[in-house]
Amino acid sequence: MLYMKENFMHEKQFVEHAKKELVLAGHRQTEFLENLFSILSDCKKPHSVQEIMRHLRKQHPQLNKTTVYRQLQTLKNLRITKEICLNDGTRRIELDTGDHHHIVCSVCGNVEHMKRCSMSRLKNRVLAESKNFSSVDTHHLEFFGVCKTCSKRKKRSPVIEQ
Amino acid sequence: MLYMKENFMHEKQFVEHAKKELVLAGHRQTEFLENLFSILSDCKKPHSVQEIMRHLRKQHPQLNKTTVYRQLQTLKNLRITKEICLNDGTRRIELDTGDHHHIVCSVCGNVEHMKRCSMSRLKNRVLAESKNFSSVDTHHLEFFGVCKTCSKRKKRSPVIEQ
DNA sequence: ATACTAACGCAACTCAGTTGCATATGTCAA
DNA sequence: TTGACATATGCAACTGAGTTGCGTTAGTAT
Repeated sequence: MLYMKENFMHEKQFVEHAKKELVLAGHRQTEFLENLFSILSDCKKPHSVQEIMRHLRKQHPQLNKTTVYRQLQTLKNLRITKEICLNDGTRRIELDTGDHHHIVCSVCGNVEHMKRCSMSRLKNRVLAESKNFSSVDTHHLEFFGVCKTCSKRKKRSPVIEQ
Repeated sequence: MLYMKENFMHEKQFVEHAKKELVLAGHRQTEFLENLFSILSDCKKPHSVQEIMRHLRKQHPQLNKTTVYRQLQTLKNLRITKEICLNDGTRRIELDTGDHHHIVCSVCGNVEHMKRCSMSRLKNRVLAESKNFSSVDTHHLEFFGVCKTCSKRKKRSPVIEQ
């Protein structure tokens, strides 16, 4: 999926390309994958496996967790998705549409994506400052703050979906 | 531990202060905590719980995991340590000596700390670009690259300690 | 229509982390 | 120094995420 990442394609285009990649890799077009993509495309925030499973079971109540884990592994292997790790320690999954950052609300857990990434200069400075490293390739950057909804609300109970 | 964080104190000073905080909070000075601090002070990289347990059991072979988890929780509650999440998904623990970043070697997992943090301007830009957030407080930033040792080595087998 | 292979479900398992409870030990006051 | 009390510790049992092996089901290409 390298071509796509360099061009920050739109979610919808990315999913179409991803489906073709899956077929090329010998996988089948199943209703399961269709549903999975529709969850992952709703990219208001990266999803936990539990959350994904809960959504999928609305369509298909007897869905087995093994199936979910195996398909998620496939998508990860093909670099269609990636795993990130936000503040709360749970692994979260999102479409790997390229370098971008997150702002996470410390109160409700909602995530906003920041598509713009201007870290290349910083990477060079990091490399210059480092004693032990010979290259700096990628980075993870997450910001934590309070979203407008939560800053208006008086009672700040966490509503992060596990 | 707020005072300390603002001043990027030396590891040794930080640990001395942390011990006083623990006593103030009603905790006892035990050999266990002494050993735990000596592991956490060896800050070449953030440690996984398993790694910490393995080190502690060199001194005290029958040490129970419950004890370790409970004491780590205490240190976390007092903001003496914090948990971070690097690329591999395992939770890692380090002394919370203030804002700093990591460079992680993708080959061997070694971590270098970058004490300098010049993200305040970036935070303001992030806030300006965001539609939904009213404040941006903290951030996590990790760089991934290859360390000099690994770039010299020919056979690149991962040696990350779990 | 058939054969092949990927997808799926199920049961059993592993392993990190947690909880309740009983015992041991450090600390402080008398 | 002793005794009382709270904290620290160990142990057993548990939870819940994630994995593995295996037999069955169902897409897909010929």
